[in-house]
Amino acid sequence: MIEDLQKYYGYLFEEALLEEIADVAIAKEFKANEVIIDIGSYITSIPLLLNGAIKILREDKEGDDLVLYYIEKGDTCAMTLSCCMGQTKSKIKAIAETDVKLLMIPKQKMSEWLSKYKSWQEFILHSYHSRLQEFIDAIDTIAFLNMDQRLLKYLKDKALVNQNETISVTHQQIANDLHTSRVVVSRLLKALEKKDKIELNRNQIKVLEL
DNA sequence: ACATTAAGTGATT
DNA sequence: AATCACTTAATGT
Repeated sequence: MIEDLQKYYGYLFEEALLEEIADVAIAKEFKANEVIIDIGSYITSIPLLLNGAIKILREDKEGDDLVLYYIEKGDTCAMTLSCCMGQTKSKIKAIAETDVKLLMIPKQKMSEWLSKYKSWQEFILHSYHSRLQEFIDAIDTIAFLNMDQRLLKYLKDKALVNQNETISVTHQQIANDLHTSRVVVSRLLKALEKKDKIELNRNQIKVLEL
């Protein structure tokens, strides 16, 4: 575990902090598509991603999902941070996009380190900043972009977090993530294929422009 | 060969 | 952009 820490966070944190993390953190692993955090659950520790990617979704009362953004290695979850501080229930759902390895930090430690380690404080602030930025992007995408642009962005994001230009999904799954219908997805994908942006196969989409 | 699941398409709202 | 109804294609048993 300490090796992984060195590898992904060694350049960010000083030795003493790395040791403390190694001391209190609980290593966890999730398989792709496992639910990591569900809506309404209380958060008592915050995650540090070691590898893999997590998708963050919002869910309506009918159980329909909408993908907001992805978290990758070296990231933490700002939503979780704010939940920890405010003692509130999670407003979002987190699902493992790929197989994921992460460390859970008890929240007491997380606030203790804020005053103890400059690097930790910077990490948390920076994380807040970039998450907020992504949040604005996500709103822009949903509010101002046409569905076809949204779809293309979704495909690109997915290809990026999976580190593979070929992604394995059905049109139905995409429709669920974007909160639209399968027929619409099929049509837009067809259109994108005609523009040579992607290649289509059953259960597979290859993104040509990354 | 048959059933099931994924994808494509025209028409309608 | 959503929904319906239907077709076609790919895949599993």
